[in-house]
Amino acid sequence: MTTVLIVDDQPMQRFGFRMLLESQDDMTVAGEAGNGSEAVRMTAELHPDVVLMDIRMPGLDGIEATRRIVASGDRTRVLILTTFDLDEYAYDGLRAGASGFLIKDALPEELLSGIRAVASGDAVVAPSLTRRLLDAYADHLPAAGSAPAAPATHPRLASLTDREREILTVMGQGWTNAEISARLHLAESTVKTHVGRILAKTGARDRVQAVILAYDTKLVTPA
Amino acid sequence: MTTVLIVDDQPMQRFGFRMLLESQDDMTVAGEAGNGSEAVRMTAELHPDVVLMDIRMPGLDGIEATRRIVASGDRTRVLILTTFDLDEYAYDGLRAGASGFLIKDALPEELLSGIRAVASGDAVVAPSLTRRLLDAYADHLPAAGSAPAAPATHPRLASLTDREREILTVMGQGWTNAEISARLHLAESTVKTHVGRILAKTGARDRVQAVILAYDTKLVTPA
DNA sequence: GTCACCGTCGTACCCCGGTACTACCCCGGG
DNA sequence: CCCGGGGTAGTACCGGGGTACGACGGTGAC
Repeated sequence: MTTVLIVDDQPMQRFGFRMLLESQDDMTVAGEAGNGSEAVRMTAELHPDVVLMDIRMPGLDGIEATRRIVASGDRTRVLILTTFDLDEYAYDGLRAGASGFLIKDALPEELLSGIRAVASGDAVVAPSLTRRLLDAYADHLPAAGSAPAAPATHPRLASLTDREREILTVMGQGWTNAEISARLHLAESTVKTHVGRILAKTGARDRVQAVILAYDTKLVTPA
Repeated sequence: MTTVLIVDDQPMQRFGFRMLLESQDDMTVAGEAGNGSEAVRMTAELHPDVVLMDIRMPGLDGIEATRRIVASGDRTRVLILTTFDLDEYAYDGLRAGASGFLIKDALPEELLSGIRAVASGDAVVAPSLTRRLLDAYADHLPAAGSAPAAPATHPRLASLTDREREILTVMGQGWTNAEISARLHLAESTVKTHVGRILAKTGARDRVQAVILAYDTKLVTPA
């Protein structure tokens, strides 16, 4: 019997996971936590086999909670659930010692098989994340492959660093500085620094013109 | 027996709702849809009493789907679920003819009582949204009838006047309020008034999102 | 070793953008 | 005739955006 601790700040989300897990005869829900601190405490008490960990939560977030759980030496495995597949948190989570990542819009069956895999000591990564993870860690590998495909960007964006291009992309999604900082795990001051450099390099006067430029250069494309 | 159509792009979220609803003996799930288009089509087929509508979905979003369902004349009620208590979504949804709004992190019991209220013809709004909605709608509240479907442009821009569309177009050129006022021979205060109404009508949070919308709806096109 | 670049974070400051009102004019329709 | 919608304009306020600094760790080039 695999025992699972559900960690998510949304009660309905927890409810869904609970119903799914309880419907399986080889799994049982050890408990539910609504934030990272609760998750750490309950893991120490209950010693579940698997912690189903949401990332974005008020207070202690899922990454830090994962780090503490892993550091505790407990043999509990942490399976992280990300909402978006572009979530930068995934990388942080790997470093934090998580045993896997799945996207929240995965099919229930995929989630179940992921939990079973993690419980048995394997690691799982959502297919849509695998590519990105491989890319991000490519340089830490033996590197026998070909050089990464050049970004091939528009001239006006040529002087931007990768990070700046990334920031510009999310600016093109309409995110505020505060949202960018939250979702990319940055201080707002850092975001402002990036945005400022983007404006300086591209000649855009403000973020509106920067976003327009992003569309015109097809860095982002209309929905 | 209240029949419910569940609309959400996340299978797990749908699963949770389904389990919750099926556990009630006065409710049954008529079906599930993963995006707005499916929702519209399935509503026309199944005529559920209530559509549980997520907002953020790939393709046709929940607001537009709501608008079409309401416009169809079907007596189906739409209950919108927002992930964040960002009132711009709620605002937009109200215009679209939704019968209620709840935040996704509501307790399951609150969700159930909300569905029952909507099914019986009442309207529900999450407490955290009520205040803002009342403020925003204080003077235009009596509108209970369905507004005539305005044609011509993209649905999300349909309610804009010609002048507002014009302003939005030049916003899409990256002009500041001051520039718009100068080149259109207007007072800056007038420009602000127009911009404010554009944001309110389209549900955009700021001019950046408005410009993105202008691109997405092809009101303006990349250079 | 040194240096340049990148990414990160902070503080302080100013201004534009956005909101919340109120108000007036013009026009077409009931 | 009055009423409503659209367009115009104003004031007051505040928060986020943008600027201008300075600072520090890591990394790759020379």
